[in-house]
Amino acid sequence: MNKYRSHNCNDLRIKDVGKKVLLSGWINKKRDHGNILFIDLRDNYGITQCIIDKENPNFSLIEKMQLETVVSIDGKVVNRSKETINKEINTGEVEVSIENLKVLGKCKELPLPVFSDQEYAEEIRLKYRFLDLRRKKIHENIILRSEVISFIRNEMKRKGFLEFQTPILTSSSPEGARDFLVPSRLNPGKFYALPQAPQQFKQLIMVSGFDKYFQIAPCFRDEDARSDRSPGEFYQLDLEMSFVEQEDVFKVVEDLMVSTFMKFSNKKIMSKKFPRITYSESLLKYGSDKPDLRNPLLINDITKIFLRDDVSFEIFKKLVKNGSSVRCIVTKKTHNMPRSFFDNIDKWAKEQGASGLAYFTIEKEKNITAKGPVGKFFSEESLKEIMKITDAEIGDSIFLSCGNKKELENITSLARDKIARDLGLIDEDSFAFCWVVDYPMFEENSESKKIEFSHNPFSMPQGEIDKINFQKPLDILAYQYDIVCNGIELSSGAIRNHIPELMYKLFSIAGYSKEKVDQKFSGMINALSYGAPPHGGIAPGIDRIVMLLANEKNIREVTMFPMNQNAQDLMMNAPSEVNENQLKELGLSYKTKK
RNA sequence: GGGGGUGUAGCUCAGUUGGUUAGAGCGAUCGCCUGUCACGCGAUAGGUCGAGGGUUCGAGUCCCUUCACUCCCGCCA
Repeated sequence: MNKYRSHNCNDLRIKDVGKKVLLSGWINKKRDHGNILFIDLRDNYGITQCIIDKENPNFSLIEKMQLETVVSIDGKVVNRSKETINKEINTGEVEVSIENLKVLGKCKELPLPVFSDQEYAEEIRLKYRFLDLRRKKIHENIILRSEVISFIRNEMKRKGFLEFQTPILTSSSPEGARDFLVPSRLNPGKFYALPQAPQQFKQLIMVSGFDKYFQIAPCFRDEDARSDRSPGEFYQLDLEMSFVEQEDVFKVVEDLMVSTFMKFSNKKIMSKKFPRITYSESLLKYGSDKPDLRNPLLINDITKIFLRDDVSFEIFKKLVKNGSSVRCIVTKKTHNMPRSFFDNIDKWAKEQGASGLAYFTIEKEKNITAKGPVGKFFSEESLKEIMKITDAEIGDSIFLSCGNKKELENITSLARDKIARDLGLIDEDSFAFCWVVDYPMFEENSESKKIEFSHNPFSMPQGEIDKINFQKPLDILAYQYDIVCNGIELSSGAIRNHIPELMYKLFSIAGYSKEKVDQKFSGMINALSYGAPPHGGIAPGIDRIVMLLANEKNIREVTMFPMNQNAQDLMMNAPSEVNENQLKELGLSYKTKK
C-alpha cells in the first residue's frame, strides 16, 4: 500500500464501513466540542469527515493544529447515524474514526482563509495564489479549464486535425499589437519577439502540405489588460485548413462550439446554426461588431424623419442638416413605465458622455401621438413613418440620439445594453452565438487619414481578383470573420490571401513597398511563391470560452497564475531586475526613467 | 496616457456634521463544551486608519500631493 493513502477524500461510502483506511489531505475545517473533535479532511477529490475523541492520545495535538495543515490519518470507516448524515458531501453517510495521525506539511497562520466563500482583494489572492487555488470555486474552474481543453483536443483530432507546436521565439512584425521582445545574445542588437499568434507559422504549415492543423497556442501581446483580457499572455485554439471556403471553417467551428458548450454547460444555445451578420449590419443594428444577441432590442436609423417639414425637433433637425444622423431604440409596451425609468436612462446617457437620450412613447386615443418631453415635435404622419421603419407599435417607447456615426454606434450600443438590463430582457441562461462576416479589408485612420488594414493583412479580399476596384480600397470586403457569444468576441479568422501578387498589391495600398513586404514577411511571401494551397482558419480564445462556461466575469478566475493589471506576477515577483552580467552578455544597457 | 471606484486589525467590513479611549464578524491565543458539519459559549492579544503634506483647538472623516489594487477609455492586425 502507498504510504500516504488507501483512498482519496471522495472515495468512502456505506459499503466501506468497517474498513481500515489511510487518507491524506488538508485540514479544511475543525469543529472542537471539547471531548470530541471533527475534522473535515480535504483533497482535490472531496471532503471526508474524520472524528476523534479525548481518549485518543493524539487529541490535544489535533486540537492545536492549524487549518490547512497537511496530515495523513489512519482509522476505521464508521457509518453515521441518520440524523448526522451530511447530504452536502459525497462521503456524508460515513466518517473516519481517527486512530493515528501524522503531520506531513505544517501551516503557518493563513494570510487568507481557504474555507470561505467570501471575496478577497485581488492583490492578496494573487500573492498567495497557491492558497487561493485551494478554494472550491476557483479550484473547480481550473479543473473545468483542463477538461475543456482535453475535450477540444480530442474533438479536433477526431475531425482529422494534426496538432503541432510552433516557435515561441520568432520575429517582430510591424502589424498588430505591441510585441514582447527578447534580446538575442548571439546576435547583439537584434531581438526575437514572442508570437502574438502563430499566424504566419500556421499558414506555412498549410503550404507545407499538412492540410489541417490545430494547436492550443500561447499568444503574447503587450497591451493593457481588461476584465476579459489578461495582460501578456493568453491561449487560442489556433486552427487552419487547406482547400476550404469560409463555410467549411464555419462548419468545423460551429460543431466544436456547440458540442463543447453542450457538454460543459446547462445553459441553452439560442441557435445551433449561428446567425451570420455582416459587419456593417452589426454596427447599424447593434452599434457594435460584437453584438449580444440575447438582447432583443434593435437600433434603427431614422435620420430622414428629421428632414420632414411636419417634424419640429429643431435641435436634431439642425444637426441632421449639418451631416449628423439619428438612431433610435424601441422598447416594447413600455407606456406604463414610470417617468423615473426614462429619466434614469437619459441621466445615465449623459454620464456616458452623450448629450442624453431623448424619448417619447407612442399612444393613441383619437389620433396617434407621442407622449414625453420631445413628443410634441412629432406629427401623426411622422410617427407613422417611424413606426414603419422601426416596427414600433402603440404603447412602445422610442429612445433617440443624434450625432456622427461613431458617436451613435458608441452610445446606442451602450444604451441597448443598459435599457435591456433595466427591463430584464437579457436571458442569462443562454448562449447566443453569431458570426460577424464581411469585414472591410481596409479602414481609414481617424487621425492620420491613412489607409490601414482593418484586421488581418493576410486576409483574402472578396470578389473576382481581376474585378476588385483597388481605387476604392475602403469598399473592399475581406473573407474575414469573428465569432461572438453573448457580446464577447471569441475569435477572429479569415480565408487567407495565398497569392503573392495580390498580397503586394494590398500591402501597397496600406503604404508598404514590395521591398518592405519582402523584408518583413520574407518567410511568408517566399513560401506563397512556391505553390501555396488556398487556405483559411480561425483562432477561438480558450480563456474566454472557459470564462463563459464557468459563468465568470473575469478572466483571472479561469487562469491558474494570472498577472495583475500592471502585468506583474505578485507571487513570482515578475518582472524583476537582472544583474549586470546578464545585461552585459546581451549587450544591453538601460536608461532609468527620469 | 486619461477617467471612475476602493484602500481602517491577519481576512471581510462598519465608522454619523470634524469631537472622549477607532468598532464588529471571521481568524489567532487561552479556557469551557460528546454529534457538529458556517458547531456553541467566555476571555485575551491584535491598528503608522495606504504614504506624505496642509487646514483646524481637534482629522479615519475636509483639502493637496502621492502610492497600491481594480473597472473603463485609449490600445488590443
